[in-house]
Amino acid sequence: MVAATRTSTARAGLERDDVVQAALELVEEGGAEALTMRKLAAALGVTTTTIYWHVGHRDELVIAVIDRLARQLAQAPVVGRTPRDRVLSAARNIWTNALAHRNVTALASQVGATTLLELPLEVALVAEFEAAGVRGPAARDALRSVLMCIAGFLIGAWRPDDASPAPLRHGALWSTVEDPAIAPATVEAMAEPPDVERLFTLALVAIVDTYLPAAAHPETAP
Amino acid sequence: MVAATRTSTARAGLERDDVVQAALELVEEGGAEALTMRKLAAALGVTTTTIYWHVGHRDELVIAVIDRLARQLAQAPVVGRTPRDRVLSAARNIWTNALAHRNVTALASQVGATTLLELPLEVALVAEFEAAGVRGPAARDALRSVLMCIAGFLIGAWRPDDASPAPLRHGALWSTVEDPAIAPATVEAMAEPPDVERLFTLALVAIVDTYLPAAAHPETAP
DNA sequence: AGATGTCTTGCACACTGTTCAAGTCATGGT
DNA sequence: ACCATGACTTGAACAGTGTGCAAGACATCT
Repeated sequence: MVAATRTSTARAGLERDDVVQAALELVEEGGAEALTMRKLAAALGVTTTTIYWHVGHRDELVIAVIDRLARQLAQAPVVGRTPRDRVLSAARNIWTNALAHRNVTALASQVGATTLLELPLEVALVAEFEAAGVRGPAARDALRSVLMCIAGFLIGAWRPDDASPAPLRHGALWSTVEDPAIAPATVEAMAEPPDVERLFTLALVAIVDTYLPAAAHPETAP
Repeated sequence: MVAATRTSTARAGLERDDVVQAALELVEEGGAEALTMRKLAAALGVTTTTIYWHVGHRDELVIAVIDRLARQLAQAPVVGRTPRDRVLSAARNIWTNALAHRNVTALASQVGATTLLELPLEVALVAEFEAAGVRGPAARDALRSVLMCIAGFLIGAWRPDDASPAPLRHGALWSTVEDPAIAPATVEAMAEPPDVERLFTLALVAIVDTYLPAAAHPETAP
């Protein structure tokens, strides 16, 4: 929030950065659909046309918002002693970051600009992959696999808030299943909310170990 | 497409099923954003109000569309001799199905009703998990992990079409990276488009093997 | 013939992104 | 001092979206 309401048709003293910053706050608080040209204009005490003058179309505004958040994001430190631990740490940084700024991440995902938001973290992850012996096309495939996995678990982690219409939630639909091939205990288990954090960790480890050289990760315990 | 243009204010002979069917065709051809009350009305040679009379709000229309596709979907057969192969086959059925009807799947994903679309396939997958010895909460976690993984790779498989603004595509952004910790060959590899199918297969196997009892899947080759 | 319930229409409202001509202001050159 | 240029801002408008209301047309039953 930069300026308050204004009456006369005078100068608002706005700069492009102020508009983008206000838009960023709007998205962080109210989600992607809260970013409306008119709402943004109202928050700045200004008319929509002013926004067009400063930053242009909504698409440009959106990528400006993403770019701004990307710049002000602290690059989380990678921890761990073994190469495998460091890879997992770097990957988890992307996950944690996306969760912390879920609204902007969702916005970036909608316009296909997630990389713009997370490039430094992706670079850090690839660096750790290379340190672990994964290079070239293999490092690219490993990165992409981890990113897609993160994307999937993200939408899994978002859903609970969205509160999709009660009768078609996952658990509700499964509670109607009566199949002789499926144990009642399993159907019952479907009603419980997922522990996304734990499931993500398991999946991440599984995928990372797929790409790490066999020597880098422990075989099944003796 | 059911009826053509009409002029007088007479009876169109529409039924709820006709409206939903036309909406389904609209989505399958033009994507989620092609499903507009006015466009649907025009396709039926009718006014928007008529749609409201037959099926109600847009949300109800959307879940009706999803439900209709779900009913007319053939339940793909599960193949494979070993329990592990059958689990992978059942999981791949969900993936293939989602790709074949990507527009409706995307629509379902937006409103959080993917399970409504894929419930029979999910049930088949869980049945195979149980046949492989994974039951109760473990089967639930396995299912959810596979579903989230599929969701992530789906948006990875969709992106290429969307044609996000050229300068912020994945490869374009990575081509600007100059980091001493990253080999040039790796940066170069990022420019190539992903082989989503292969990456998905690897990730799926990794996740499935995480949940299957150790005896069910082969250890690393000797 | 008249009434009832099933459909269908036209019009309207609030909201979205976007554009255009016109206005106000500060700062420059003459 | 004047006024011209460019930086900013405004009001009104257009097309498109989902949605609701009052009223009309039709088939069928009484």
